[in-house]
Amino acid sequence: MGATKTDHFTDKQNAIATLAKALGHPARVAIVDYLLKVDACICGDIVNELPLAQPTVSQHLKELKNAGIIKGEIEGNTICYCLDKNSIDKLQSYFANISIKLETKKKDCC
Amino acid sequence: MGATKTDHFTDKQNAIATLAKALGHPARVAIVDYLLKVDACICGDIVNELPLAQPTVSQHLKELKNAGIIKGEIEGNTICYCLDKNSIDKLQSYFANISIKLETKKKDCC
DNA sequence: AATCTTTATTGTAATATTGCAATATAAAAA
DNA sequence: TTTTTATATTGCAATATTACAATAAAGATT
Repeated sequence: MGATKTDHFTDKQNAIATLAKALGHPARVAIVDYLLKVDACICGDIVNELPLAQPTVSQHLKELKNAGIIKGEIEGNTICYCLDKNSIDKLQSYFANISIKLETKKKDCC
Repeated sequence: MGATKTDHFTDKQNAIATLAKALGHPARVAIVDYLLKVDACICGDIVNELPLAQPTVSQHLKELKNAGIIKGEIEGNTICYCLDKNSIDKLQSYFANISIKLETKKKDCC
Protein backbone atom coordinates (compact mmCIF):
# COMPACT_ATOMS: atom_id res chain seq x y z
CA MET A 1 0.00 0.00 0.00
CA GLY A 2 1.19 3.47 0.83
CA ALA A 3 -1.93 5.46 0.11
CA THR A 4 -3.60 7.17 3.02
CA LYS A 5 -7.12 6.00 3.81
CA THR A 6 -8.60 9.49 4.16
CA ASP A 7 -12.14 8.25 3.66
CA HIS A 8 -12.09 6.44 6.97
CA PHE A 9 -11.61 9.53 9.08
CA THR A 10 -13.80 12.49 9.85
CA ASP A 11 -13.78 15.59 7.68
CA LYS A 12 -12.31 17.59 10.51
CA GLN A 13 -9.54 15.08 11.07
CA ASN A 14 -8.70 15.14 7.39
CA ALA A 15 -8.82 18.93 7.33
CA ILE A 16 -6.43 19.29 10.24
CA ALA A 17 -4.13 16.65 8.80
CA THR A 18 -4.03 18.42 5.45
CA LEU A 19 -3.12 21.74 7.03
CA ALA A 20 -0.58 20.18 9.37
CA LYS A 21 0.98 18.18 6.59
CA ALA A 22 1.51 21.33 4.57
CA LEU A 23 3.57 22.70 7.45
CA GLY A 24 5.36 19.42 7.95
CA HIS A 25 8.41 20.57 6.08
CA PRO A 26 10.88 23.19 7.33
CA ALA A 27 11.03 24.90 3.96
CA ARG A 28 7.31 25.53 4.08
CA VAL A 29 7.52 26.76 7.66
CA ALA A 30 10.29 29.07 6.49
CA ILE A 31 8.06 30.37 3.70
CA VAL A 32 5.29 31.07 6.21
CA ASP A 33 7.76 32.84 8.49
CA TYR A 34 8.98 34.90 5.56
CA LEU A 35 5.51 35.87 4.40
CA LEU A 36 4.82 37.01 7.93
CA LYS A 37 8.06 38.94 8.26
CA VAL A 38 7.78 40.98 5.09
CA ASP A 39 4.84 43.23 5.64
CA ALA A 40 3.72 42.98 2.05
CA CYS A 41 2.61 40.47 -0.44
CA ILE A 42 5.13 41.23 -3.14
CA CYS A 43 7.53 38.48 -2.24
CA GLY A 44 9.50 37.75 -5.38
CA ASP A 45 12.62 36.92 -3.46
CA ILE A 46 11.45 33.93 -1.49
CA VAL A 47 13.82 31.91 -3.60
CA ASN A 48 16.75 34.00 -2.40
CA GLU A 49 15.67 33.50 1.18
CA LEU A 50 15.69 29.74 0.97
CA PRO A 51 18.53 27.30 0.35
CA LEU A 52 16.56 25.64 -2.41
CA ALA A 53 16.35 25.89 -6.16
CA GLN A 54 13.56 27.89 -7.75
CA PRO A 55 11.51 24.92 -8.98
CA THR A 56 11.62 23.41 -5.51
CA VAL A 57 10.38 26.62 -3.91
CA SER A 58 7.66 26.89 -6.52
CA GLN A 59 6.56 23.38 -5.67
CA HIS A 60 6.44 24.11 -1.94
CA LEU A 61 4.38 27.23 -2.62
CA LYS A 62 2.01 25.13 -4.68
CA GLU A 63 1.55 22.69 -1.81
CA LEU A 64 0.94 25.47 0.68
CA LYS A 65 -1.63 26.89 -1.67
CA ASN A 66 -3.35 23.55 -2.28
CA ALA A 67 -3.61 23.03 1.45
CA GLY A 68 -5.05 26.50 1.89
CA ILE A 69 -2.26 27.89 4.04
CA ILE A 70 -1.56 30.61 1.54
CA LYS A 71 -3.63 32.26 -1.14
CA GLY A 72 -2.98 34.58 -4.05
CA GLU A 73 -1.72 34.51 -7.56
CA ILE A 74 1.23 35.70 -9.55
CA GLU A 75 0.93 39.21 -10.90
CA GLY A 76 3.23 39.83 -13.76
CA ASN A 77 6.82 39.49 -12.66
CA THR A 78 6.07 39.27 -8.99
CA ILE A 79 4.15 36.73 -6.97
CA CYS A 80 1.54 37.90 -4.56
CA TYR A 81 1.06 35.25 -1.96
CA CYS A 82 -0.45 35.89 1.45
CA LEU A 83 -1.13 33.73 4.45
CA ASP A 84 -4.74 32.65 4.69
CA LYS A 85 -5.74 33.69 8.19
CA ASN A 86 -8.70 31.36 8.14
CA SER A 87 -6.47 28.29 7.92
CA ILE A 88 -4.05 29.53 10.54
CA ASP A 89 -6.97 30.19 12.86
CA LYS A 90 -8.30 26.68 12.30
CA LEU A 91 -5.01 25.24 13.45
CA GLN A 92 -4.71 27.68 16.30
CA SER A 93 -8.14 26.90 17.68
CA TYR A 94 -7.64 23.18 17.24
CA PHE A 95 -4.52 23.22 19.39
CA ALA A 96 -5.94 25.75 21.82
CA ASN A 97 -8.88 23.46 22.40
CA ILE A 98 -6.60 20.51 23.07
CA SER A 99 -4.48 22.57 25.42
CA ILE A 100 -7.51 23.70 27.42
CA LYS A 101 -8.86 20.18 27.71
CA LEU A 102 -5.48 18.91 28.86
CA GLU A 103 -5.36 21.65 31.46
CA THR A 104 -8.52 20.38 33.12
CA LYS A 105 -7.69 16.72 32.73
CA LYS A 106 -7.77 14.81 35.99
CA LYS A 107 -5.87 11.66 35.30
CA ASP A 108 -2.41 12.27 34.00
CA CYS A 109 -0.30 9.20 34.45
CA CYS A 110 2.59 10.17 32.18
CA MET B 1 17.14 13.54 -4.00
CA GLY B 2 14.22 13.18 -1.64
CA ALA B 3 15.90 13.90 1.67
CA THR B 4 14.89 17.04 3.45
CA LYS B 5 17.64 19.58 4.01
CA THR B 6 16.83 20.17 7.66
CA ASP B 7 20.26 21.62 8.38
CA HIS B 8 19.51 24.68 6.28
CA PHE B 9 16.65 25.90 8.40
CA THR B 10 16.42 27.28 11.90
CA ASP B 11 15.93 25.02 14.90
CA LYS B 12 12.52 26.51 15.48
CA GLN B 13 11.46 25.93 11.91
CA ASN B 14 12.58 22.34 12.11
CA ALA B 15 10.85 21.89 15.46
CA ILE B 16 7.53 23.20 14.18
CA ALA B 17 7.85 21.15 11.00
CA THR B 18 8.52 17.98 12.99
CA LEU B 19 5.47 18.51 15.19
CA ALA B 20 3.27 19.48 12.25
CA LYS B 21 4.45 16.55 10.20
CA ALA B 22 3.49 14.16 12.98
CA LEU B 23 -0.05 15.48 12.74
CA GLY B 24 0.01 15.43 8.97
CA HIS B 25 -1.89 12.17 8.77
CA PRO B 26 -5.57 11.75 9.67
CA ALA B 27 -4.90 8.53 11.58
CA ARG B 28 -2.56 10.39 13.89
CA VAL B 29 -5.03 13.25 14.32
CA ALA B 30 -7.62 10.60 15.16
CA ILE B 31 -5.28 9.13 17.77
CA VAL B 32 -4.82 12.55 19.32
CA ASP B 33 -8.58 13.09 19.33
CA TYR B 34 -9.07 9.72 20.96
CA LEU B 35 -6.44 10.31 23.64
CA LEU B 36 -8.20 13.55 24.43
CA LYS B 37 -11.66 12.02 24.50
CA VAL B 38 -10.91 9.18 26.88
CA ASP B 39 -10.11 10.83 30.17
CA ALA B 40 -7.47 8.29 31.03
CA CYS B 41 -4.23 6.95 29.78
CA ILE B 42 -5.16 3.29 29.59
CA CYS B 43 -5.93 3.26 25.92
CA GLY B 44 -5.50 -0.29 24.81
CA ASP B 45 -8.32 -0.08 22.34
CA ILE B 46 -6.99 2.56 20.02
CA VAL B 47 -6.70 -0.18 17.44
CA ASN B 48 -10.45 -0.83 17.66
CA GLU B 49 -11.14 2.87 17.22
CA LEU B 50 -9.20 3.13 13.98
CA PRO B 51 -9.81 1.50 10.61
CA LEU B 52 -6.24 0.27 10.53
CA ALA B 53 -4.39 -2.90 11.42
CA GLN B 54 -2.57 -3.15 14.72
CA PRO B 55 0.97 -2.85 13.32
CA THR B 56 -0.05 0.29 11.46
CA VAL B 57 -1.47 1.87 14.59
CA SER B 58 1.63 0.91 16.52
CA GLN B 59 3.73 2.59 13.87
CA HIS B 60 1.67 5.79 14.01
CA LEU B 61 1.97 5.83 17.79
CA LYS B 62 5.71 5.48 17.42
CA GLU B 63 5.86 8.46 15.11
CA LEU B 64 3.75 10.58 17.43
CA LYS B 65 6.06 9.65 20.26
CA ASN B 66 9.23 10.34 18.27
CA ALA B 67 7.89 13.76 17.38
CA GLY B 68 7.04 14.45 21.00
CA ILE B 69 3.28 14.76 20.55
CA ILE B 70 2.64 11.93 22.94
CA LYS B 71 4.64 10.44 25.77
CA GLY B 72 4.43 7.33 27.91
CA GLU B 73 5.27 3.70 27.77
CA ILE B 74 3.51 0.40 27.70
CA GLU B 75 2.68 -1.09 31.07
CA GLY B 76 2.07 -4.75 30.93
CA ASN B 77 -0.90 -5.51 28.76
CA THR B 78 -2.03 -1.94 28.40
CA ILE B 79 -0.37 1.04 26.78
CA CYS B 80 -0.23 4.28 28.68
CA TYR B 81 0.15 7.07 26.21
CA CYS B 82 -0.70 10.67 26.99
CA LEU B 83 -0.59 13.86 24.98
CA ASP B 84 2.44 15.97 25.76
CA LYS B 85 0.97 19.34 26.60
CA ASN B 86 4.29 21.03 26.00
CA SER B 87 4.28 20.13 22.31
CA ILE B 88 0.65 21.05 21.84
CA ASP B 89 1.34 24.40 23.44
CA LYS B 90 4.29 24.99 21.14
CA LEU B 91 2.04 24.55 18.13
CA GLN B 92 -0.75 26.57 19.67
CA SER B 93 1.47 29.55 20.44
CA TYR B 94 3.14 29.35 17.05
CA PHE B 95 -0.18 29.69 15.26
CA ALA B 96 -1.56 32.18 17.76
CA ASN B 97 1.43 34.39 17.10
CA ILE B 98 0.90 34.21 13.36
CA SER B 99 -2.78 34.98 13.76
CA ILE B 100 -2.08 38.04 15.90
CA LYS B 101 0.48 39.36 13.46
CA LEU B 102 -1.91 38.85 10.57
CA GLU B 103 -4.57 40.75 12.47
CA THR B 104 -2.45 43.86 12.64
CA LYS B 105 -1.08 43.57 9.15
CA LYS B 106 -1.68 46.66 7.06
CA LYS B 107 -1.17 45.51 3.54
CA ASP B 108 -3.36 42.63 2.57
CA CYS B 109 -3.59 42.31 -1.14
CA CYS B 110 -5.11 38.85 -1.34
C1' DA C 1 4.98 -23.90 32.87
C1' DA C 2 1.62 -23.19 29.20
C1' DT C 3 -1.49 -20.04 27.35
C1' DC C 4 -3.55 -15.72 26.51
C1' DT C 5 -3.44 -10.89 25.62
C1' DT C 6 -1.36 -6.83 24.10
C1' DT C 7 2.03 -4.20 21.80
C1' DA C 8 6.36 -3.95 18.99
C1' DT C 9 9.29 -5.27 15.16
C1' DT C 10 10.54 -7.05 10.67
C1' DG C 11 9.99 -7.50 5.90
C1' DT C 12 7.90 -6.06 1.83
C1' DA C 13 5.01 -3.79 -1.66
C1' DA C 14 2.68 0.35 -3.14
C1' DT C 15 2.65 5.08 -3.16
C1' DA C 16 4.14 9.83 -1.97
C1' DT C 17 7.56 13.35 -1.24
C1' DT C 18 11.66 15.97 -2.12
C1' DG C 19 14.84 18.19 -5.06
C1' DC C 20 16.65 19.88 -9.24
C1' DA C 21 17.96 20.40 -14.32
C1' DA C 22 15.74 21.51 -18.30
C1' DT C 23 12.17 23.72 -20.29
C1' DA C 24 7.90 26.33 -20.78
C1' DT C 25 5.10 30.37 -19.89
C1' DA C 26 3.97 35.08 -19.46
C1' DA C 27 4.23 39.76 -18.36
C1' DA C 28 7.55 43.76 -18.39
C1' DA C 29 11.33 46.34 -20.37
C1' DA C 30 14.28 47.60 -24.00
C1' DT D 1 9.48 42.53 -31.64
C1' DT D 2 13.29 40.91 -29.05
C1' DT D 3 15.07 40.44 -24.62
C1' DT D 4 14.83 40.22 -19.92
C1' DT D 5 12.81 38.78 -15.61
C1' DA D 6 10.04 35.90 -12.76
C1' DT D 7 7.39 31.90 -11.95
C1' DA D 8 5.46 27.33 -13.30
C1' DT D 9 5.72 22.74 -15.26
C1' DT D 10 7.83 18.44 -16.69
C1' DG D 11 10.64 14.53 -16.08
C1' DC D 12 13.41 11.92 -13.34
C1' DA D 13 16.19 9.99 -9.45
C1' DA D 14 16.61 9.42 -4.52
C1' DT D 15 14.33 8.87 -0.41
C1' DA D 16 10.36 8.61 2.78
C1' DT D 17 5.81 7.16 4.06
C1' DT D 18 1.97 4.07 4.52
C1' DA D 19 -0.02 -0.29 5.26
C1' DC D 20 -0.17 -4.96 6.58
C1' DA D 21 1.00 -10.07 7.15
C1' DA D 22 3.96 -12.60 9.83
C1' DT D 23 6.42 -12.88 13.77
C1' DA D 24 8.53 -11.58 18.13
C1' DA D 25 8.41 -9.94 22.88
C1' DA D 26 6.64 -9.54 27.41
C1' DG D 27 3.59 -9.20 31.12
C1' DA D 28 -0.89 -11.42 32.80
C1' DT D 29 -3.78 -15.39 33.52
C1' DT D 30 -4.78 -20.03 34.13
